[in-house]
Amino acid sequence: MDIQLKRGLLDVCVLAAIKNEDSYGYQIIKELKPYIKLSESTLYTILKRLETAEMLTVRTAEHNGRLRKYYHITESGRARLEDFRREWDEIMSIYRYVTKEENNE
Amino acid sequence: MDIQLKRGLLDVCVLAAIKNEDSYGYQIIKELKPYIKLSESTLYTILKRLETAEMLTVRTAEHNGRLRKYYHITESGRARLEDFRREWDEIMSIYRYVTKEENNE
DNA sequence: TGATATACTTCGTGTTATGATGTATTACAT
DNA sequence: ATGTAATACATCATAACACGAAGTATATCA
Repeated sequence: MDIQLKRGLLDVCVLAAIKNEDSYGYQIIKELKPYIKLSESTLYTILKRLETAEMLTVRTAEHNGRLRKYYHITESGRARLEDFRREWDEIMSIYRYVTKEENNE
Repeated sequence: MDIQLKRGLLDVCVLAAIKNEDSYGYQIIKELKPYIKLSESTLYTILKRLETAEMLTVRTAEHNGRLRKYYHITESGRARLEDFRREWDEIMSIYRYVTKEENNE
């Protein structure tokens, strides 16, 4: 899949992955695997960015004697998902423009 | 519209703008205005990139005593548009994932 | 005479995805 | 007991990219 197009979808994918219940890095990658591939370095960069943007909060918890960072979506995070939904009309209009057959005008 | 998402669409928009007939910078911006806004600096960067990638060719022609650079799509450029069309299934699957309501599982 | 539209160019900057690399623990097979 | 794969997170350097700002130059119209 085109790298550039991917860029616009990564953030919302990560937010979507935690919108129903808190999750942690490794789990998020596995959850998203069927839809979009992302490496660990990419994910943690995104998580840090989303944290700075206050779209999610972090909590460290112990699991089997090992530390895990659980990510929790905030209201701003949910608002970002809503924006994405709204933006979709624009995207579809662009899609139709790009793929439309030449009209004999 | 989200900058990152835009990135993945700009190249194909520009290619789509010249797919029916050759066009030049200023005209391309006007043509795309209803769908996506892009500045001159952005456009010319994209055009140069697409030329390097051999997705279009350039020809300089005089118009009213002023030089214009006309851009012409190549077979590779058309192939890029076809790829975009094919990628759309993936994009739609991501869209559905991101926007789907939580299922009561 | 001045403003606006047309037309293209260059530069610097900030954002971003990613591979490479590192650290450390758990689980399972040999 | 030893090795290997999976789990889990972190940092760094790099290259790609969009864009505002600024510049050059001509045509058009008030």
